[in-house]
Amino acid sequence: MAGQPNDRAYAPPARCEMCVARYRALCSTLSGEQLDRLANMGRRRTVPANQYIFRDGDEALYFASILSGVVKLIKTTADGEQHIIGLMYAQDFLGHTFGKSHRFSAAAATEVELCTFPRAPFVRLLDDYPPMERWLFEFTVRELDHCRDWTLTLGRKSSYERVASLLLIIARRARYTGNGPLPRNYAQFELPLTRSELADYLGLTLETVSRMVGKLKRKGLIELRSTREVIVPDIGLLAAVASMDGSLDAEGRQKLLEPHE
Amino acid sequence: MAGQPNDRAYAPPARCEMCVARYRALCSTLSGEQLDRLANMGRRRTVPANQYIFRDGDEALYFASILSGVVKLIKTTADGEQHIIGLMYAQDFLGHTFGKSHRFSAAAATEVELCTFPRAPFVRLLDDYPPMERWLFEFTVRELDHCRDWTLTLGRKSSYERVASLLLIIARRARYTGNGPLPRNYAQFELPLTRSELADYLGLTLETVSRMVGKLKRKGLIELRSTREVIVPDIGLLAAVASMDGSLDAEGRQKLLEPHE
DNA sequence: CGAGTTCTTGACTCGCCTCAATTTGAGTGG
DNA sequence: CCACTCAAATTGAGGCGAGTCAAGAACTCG
Repeated sequence: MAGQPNDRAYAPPARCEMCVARYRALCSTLSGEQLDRLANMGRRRTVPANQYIFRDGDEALYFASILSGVVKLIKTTADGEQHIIGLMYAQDFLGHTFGKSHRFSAAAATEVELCTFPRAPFVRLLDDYPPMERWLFEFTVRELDHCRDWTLTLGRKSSYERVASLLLIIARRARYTGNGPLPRNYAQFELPLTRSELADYLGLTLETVSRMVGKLKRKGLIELRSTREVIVPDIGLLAAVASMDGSLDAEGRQKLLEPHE
Repeated sequence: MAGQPNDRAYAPPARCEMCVARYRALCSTLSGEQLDRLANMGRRRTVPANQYIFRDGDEALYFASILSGVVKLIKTTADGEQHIIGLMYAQDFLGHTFGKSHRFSAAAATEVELCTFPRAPFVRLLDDYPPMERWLFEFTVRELDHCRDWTLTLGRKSSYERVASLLLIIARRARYTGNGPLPRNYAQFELPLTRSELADYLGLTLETVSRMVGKLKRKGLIELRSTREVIVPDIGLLAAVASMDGSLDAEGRQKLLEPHE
């Protein structure tokens, strides 16, 4: 999308039927002729870790489905600070704007595989085929819900709770996106972000994040195989610490009421 | 929607052509037969200030366009604290969820006039008529953009900047929604929120909000005719204080670079 | 193994919260 | 019109949590 010279080469799309995204992503709404149209305009692309996919203010020339990897969404403030506003995983969609230019930057947190679609024919397909637009609309509504939940985290929670909240989100998403079935209530994953990036996501400093990760570790809520490899032995307990999370499920609420510190 | 006994009586819709919302709200996408369908299912309703319109968790039985007044969107945390996640004004739409129940509460900040639509026929019209769905989709995308901008305010700004940011948003919206043309760069409006509500919006305490409003007043960025009546003599200056605001326009950016404190 | 980045830990500072006392303002009844 | 009441807002004193600054440890990658 940004077209840096070091981008990997374009390749024709793998047959959609064999694609990991076929039954969960945008294309799950399509079949027959419509799917052919999308497949014909789609191009696979691999983006190495830490490379920008597009930048805030860039003209929005492409849309993309994420096939694998993790993407950071980044806002840069006037004084040059970075703030991460979201993470995108496999099956998510990038570039849901009606405007001509992007409202934030997207960068690969890990190596990322994308299926990209040029703007004009994609928008035409959207106009012709309401179910696909409906999928995008619902995706956007979910994003909005998550964003509103997140404002609670940033507005009201302590640094300890914030770090727990973010790890919880990443843990759940890792469980959902991961392949193998895991023990119930258990998660193990590689953090796609550095301490500094976690801080940019949470509105904290990297020192505070480091301290709170340490505290979670001391309290036994997480284990670290390395600084990036996290194990959450009991997701419910972590949810209890993240507390008042809105997205707190019945399970978590239960744990919260049980008599342990 | 909530159906409290003290709700005013339902009335048949005023002829749409005379409605303030006709050319800006959802219904601006409609004409002829489709507009008739919407008009026939719509019911006007007046909600007095400080009354709930619907509550978090309620089954979403109605959608609504706001005709006049200001609506607070409120999340209540597990421990009972309130957090305001947004304000809605005339021409905005309430209840854009695909889920069966509301994800937050809505309450009238001022007296509010609504045009309400029962869920089932409204969703049918949405299915039948893509341009209306498109309007809602675009509205949701704008909401998402604003919400993401807001996470920057909550995550990174000082209390002074936050208060300035919120007053700026309210001032701009008041200019946009207000009737008469105002002097360029000038705004005057009645705050729809108490200090305590401003604090719930900003993730601060009411004392801090009060102090920062006082500071803005001392520095001449705002004037107060009463505690609720605000005058912003120069919106650009206020935008400069709110700074790094993302939504900072060219005008504001200009001011930011000029040599005044 | 060495160089650079990332992460951790400690000491100190400061901004916002907490608690508490007034002050202001709107609404009500004498 | 004024006295009374109650909610809303202001102002002040003091404490704590997260930021800042700085040093050192632990990873990563030639």
